[in-house]
Amino acid sequence: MSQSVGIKDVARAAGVSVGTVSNVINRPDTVATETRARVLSAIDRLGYVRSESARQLRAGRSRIMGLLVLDMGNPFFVDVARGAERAARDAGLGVMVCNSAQSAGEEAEYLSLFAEQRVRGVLLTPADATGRNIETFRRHNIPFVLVDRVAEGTTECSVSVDDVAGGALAVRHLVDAGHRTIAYVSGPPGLNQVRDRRTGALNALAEAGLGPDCLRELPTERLDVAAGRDAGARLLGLADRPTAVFCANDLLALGVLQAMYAAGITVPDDLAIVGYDDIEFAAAAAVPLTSVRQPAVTMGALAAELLLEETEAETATKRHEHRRVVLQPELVVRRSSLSAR
Amino acid sequence: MSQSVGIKDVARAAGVSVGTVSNVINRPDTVATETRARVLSAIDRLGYVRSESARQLRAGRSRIMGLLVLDMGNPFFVDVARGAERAARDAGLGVMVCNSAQSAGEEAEYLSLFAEQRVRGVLLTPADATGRNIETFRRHNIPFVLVDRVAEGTTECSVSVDDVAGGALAVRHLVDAGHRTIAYVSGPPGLNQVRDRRTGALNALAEAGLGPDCLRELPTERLDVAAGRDAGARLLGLADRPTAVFCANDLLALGVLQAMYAAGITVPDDLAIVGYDDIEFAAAAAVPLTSVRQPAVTMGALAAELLLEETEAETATKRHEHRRVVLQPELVVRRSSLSAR
DNA sequence: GCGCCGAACGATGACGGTAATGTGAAGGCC
DNA sequence: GGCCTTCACATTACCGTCATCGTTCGGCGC
Repeated sequence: MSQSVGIKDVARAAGVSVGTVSNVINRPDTVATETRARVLSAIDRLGYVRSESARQLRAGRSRIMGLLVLDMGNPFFVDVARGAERAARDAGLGVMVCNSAQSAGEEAEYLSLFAEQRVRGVLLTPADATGRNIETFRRHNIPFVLVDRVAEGTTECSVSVDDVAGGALAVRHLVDAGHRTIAYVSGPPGLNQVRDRRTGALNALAEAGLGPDCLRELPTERLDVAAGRDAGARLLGLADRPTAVFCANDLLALGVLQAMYAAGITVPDDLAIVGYDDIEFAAAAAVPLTSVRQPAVTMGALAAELLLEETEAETATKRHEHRRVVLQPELVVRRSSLSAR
Repeated sequence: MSQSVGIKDVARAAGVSVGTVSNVINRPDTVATETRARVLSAIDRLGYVRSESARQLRAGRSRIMGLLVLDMGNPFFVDVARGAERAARDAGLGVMVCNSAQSAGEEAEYLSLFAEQRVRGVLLTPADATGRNIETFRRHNIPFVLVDRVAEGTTECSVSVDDVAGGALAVRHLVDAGHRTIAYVSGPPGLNQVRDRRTGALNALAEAGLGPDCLRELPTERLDVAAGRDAGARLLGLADRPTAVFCANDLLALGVLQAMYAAGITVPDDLAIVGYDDIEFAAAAAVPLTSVRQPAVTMGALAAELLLEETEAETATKRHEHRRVVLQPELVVRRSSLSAR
């Protein structure tokens, strides 16, 4: 049927050449009004849809931008995607969102998918701590922007939030409330965000004259609710139990909260909790969650804009300088950290 | 640079023809061992990556499946996407996830994007109540499977959950608990899910000898937390205030819960709440939420499998019969509906 | 020694669209 | 009238891949 109407079918139906049809689509003002109308009517009649792959093949690159995030189940990344998509669409590009599920293997798989697709560029939050994936990426000359992570070299842009400051915000708040022993439910030790937030936490402790032994780290395999429940259970087993816990993200915090509820521990009186990301559900939690808010939508949009700037600089004459944008987090205090003591 | 190494660059480097390189990639056993090794080494040395667009152009169709959902901010759809992606990947396909944001206009935009990409097929939860988008879709002969919605004709497959049964489960539970006036925070009136869940609710009332006037409908513009907060505020203004509320999804329910908390209304004692979808955050809510669980991952996977079956039937000789799969929901009772009365 | 066969690889023509180049007619200018 | 320009459209050479069809050549049987 209309399975494969090509530009030449349209040309035949309208009694013109393929070039003219192409012109009607891409440069309408170069075609006489009457001819244009005839072509447009043929397009409509035959239900012609141009083939993106053919355009891409000729253009040498696609009109798609890749976005590779750690976990689409995390509303934080959904917000990042939203921001990126908006910025990309403003430039007439699409976004292909993929989920590395925090696995270096899946990450590599998606990156080679992006390479095959000849995407314009990629926004990514690396899951591979070794940096090997990024290396092969650089080798293929595919522009990319790091999201939620600071670029080490000067070969790429990055947009991130100051995680050291964020960790300090959270722990300073807890120290101010009188807590002296604080657990840190940290997530996979390989992640930079996890490390930086700990650094910030230690800084805040040091400010108050407290040593690093006041921070009890509870690493987890993943950054999700189930891992949080698990960490909560481990927390309960600790000798000299901390009176407060700082979680590397809100999903972990919600998991910890569930574990506390199940064990009959009262939040915030028996245990204060601070999360990270301030996802929408943090405010709706069993005990509304104090959290460190990150400008996720802005981060996604900014990253996409940087990428666009870089790819356009390649064609145009204007140059592009790699930048490291660092945004500031903000503490949102709710009930989970306001004990009566 | 390695900007555009094509198959012919590899061929030149390896001292063979392009056809041989193609054979090394696609039918390795037809190439002599030594030649193959030489070609593979050249591929590796040059960093060759085959171009998906060129393959697509030649094959006439892509290796991508489209998925168009109502709201990626809703964990329910994230689960659907997860299921679909797993099934697609098992078949060697990728999934392009797009978010219609419950707008017919955006839906149309994405559908034409899918058409240009020549996707294998599309899984979609229609946002356009008029069905016009689907019509143009059918016209272009693009196979599609409806997700979370029952096919009306016999021209397509669908995978859905019995929303009438789900609505009945929720309201029957509330009626059994003694509630006689129940609000229904329903979402956009155009959505089938919304209508079916109301039908189920009315059925459950009728079973108990209660008339339709016992159900007070509060429509909202969207199916998200903000709309739920808004509906909650309106609920508080109702004369003869209901003692229970059934929400068309969990996001609305969480919004209602926030509004109640802000107004000092106790849940479930002053107002019982039942949500829908049983998203992960329902269990972690301020008051853990009673909800109607839907097998979202299964639904996504099943839909993808049906689509694959259909597209493979087009090429192979085996036929494909359109099916309407209807899954059963399940009530998960938590504290939000267990008043002391 | 001749003919034949199969293995291994080379040459080639689509696929659909784009843009540079080519063509012919109309019209302006000296 | 000859020349040049402009407009409106046609022609055509790619882009990278892959399957088909040739071609070459060594080996085998008779």
